Amino acid sequence: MKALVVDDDRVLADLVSFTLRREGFQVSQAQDGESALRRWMEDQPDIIILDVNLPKTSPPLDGFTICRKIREQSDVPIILLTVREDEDDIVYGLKVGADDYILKPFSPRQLVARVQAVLRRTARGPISSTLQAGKLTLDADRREARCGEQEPVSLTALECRLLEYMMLHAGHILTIQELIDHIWGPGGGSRDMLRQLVRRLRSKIEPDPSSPVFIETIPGRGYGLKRDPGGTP
Amino acid sequence: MKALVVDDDRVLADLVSFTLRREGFQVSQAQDGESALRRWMEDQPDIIILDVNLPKTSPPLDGFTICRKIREQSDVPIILLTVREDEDDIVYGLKVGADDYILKPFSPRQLVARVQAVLRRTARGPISSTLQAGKLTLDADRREARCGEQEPVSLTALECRLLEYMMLHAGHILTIQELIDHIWGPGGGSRDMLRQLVRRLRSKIEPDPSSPVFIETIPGRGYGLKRDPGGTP
DNA sequence: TGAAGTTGTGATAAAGTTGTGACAAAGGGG
DNA sequence: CCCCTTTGTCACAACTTTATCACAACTTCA
Repeated sequence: MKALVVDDDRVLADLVSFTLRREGFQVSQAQDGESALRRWMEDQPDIIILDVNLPKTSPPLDGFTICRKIREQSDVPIILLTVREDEDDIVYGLKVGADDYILKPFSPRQLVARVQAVLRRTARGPISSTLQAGKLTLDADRREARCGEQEPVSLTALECRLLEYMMLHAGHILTIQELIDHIWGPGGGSRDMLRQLVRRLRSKIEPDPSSPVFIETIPGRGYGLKRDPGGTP
Repeated sequence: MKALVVDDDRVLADLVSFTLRREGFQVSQAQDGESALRRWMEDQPDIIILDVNLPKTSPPLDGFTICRKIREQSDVPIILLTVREDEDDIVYGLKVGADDYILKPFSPRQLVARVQAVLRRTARGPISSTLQAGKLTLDADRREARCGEQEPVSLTALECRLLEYMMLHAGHILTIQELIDHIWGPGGGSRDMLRQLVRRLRSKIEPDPSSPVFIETIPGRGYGLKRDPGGTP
């Protein structure tokens, strides 16, 4: 597997390269837009890690432009590196053909997780890895949930597992025992733990956690995600 | 009912098979992708339990691929088995048509619960199951009863069990003992408790609880739901 | 007519659930 | 090694559900 890392920050580029090499990738680097395009054509990488903030060279070639140019000729997976503040960067980046993004700063662990997720996804074709239920969107890979057009909130492993399972069964009630079994496996889990988990999930995704819109309680029975809460956008 | 269990782990496959057989299923097994597809075509199972991690055979046939191939030609319910560690993949499995999934390890109870839930769900479509009797509608899952076009009222566990039982036997008289046994189980319950229960249920669903329209009393014998109260809407 | 039994009703006690907050343990990353 | 996130544990108040009791009205039957 060959990877191309494009970043003008030498330290970051080296860190990314090192991480990917440790995962068995053959890595090449580029510091600016022009050499990035050259490396891409010469090396034919299987995946590209691309920082969107590149130095202004004489012909202005920022990350988005490179991404677009590459995408015009190839379907090679591209992961964008962006800074946390610019939420717009992300939507724009995805629009011009990027497959995924990583917010700086990030951990090596995150990097390999994203890279492998993207490779998995692209290998399987154009199937999105997100679940939908009304206004709720869950990206299980990233463990992020979004409510309508709001900011995505990141979920913990258990929260994600719970929400994913409820979304799969949206409109149906899952009993307390079923949820405990599914989330903690046989022998683990308890009513208390489930109660807390639901509570934490609600506090993250519900507009007003004290009067839930998405997760409904059926006393004595269990919980369920409302079918199509807020209507399909 | 016929079930097909696909898993290369013989021990697990046998455990699953045993559990399902005890539930009255006729079970066939397959250890790899190719034989899975063959068994599927030959046996025409009503449900498939499919491990996603199958051994790499010469034509790579993992669980997802099998699932997709089957789904291209059939709507037979499919439940995926996957290990807790790589549950990231599971969304993909659901996207290619699986109906549900179970994380390994799991308990037999969980397996049975999921299998039956999936069969129930696919049998009746995406809407939760409701009972009808004249103008009365009962959503046992949600424990909600509706009378005509009125607002649904939520029922307690016992109220729901009582109404469900009466609706299943609409038009028939159920003796007091029969009702007590069914609601509280053998040994539990009493005449008084049943009287109170009927009273509370009436106060919730009857337009005028002092002159009941739905639940009739047959003095000395028991209670019954009128066959078609208010006419079929 | 009167006694026995049953039903509907109301009040109230007992038991169980849920949501909540605070805090301890565990585990990973810098 | 310390800090932070995640997860598990506990106790509590508010509330709902269920059980229990008492009593009047009514029916049945001798």
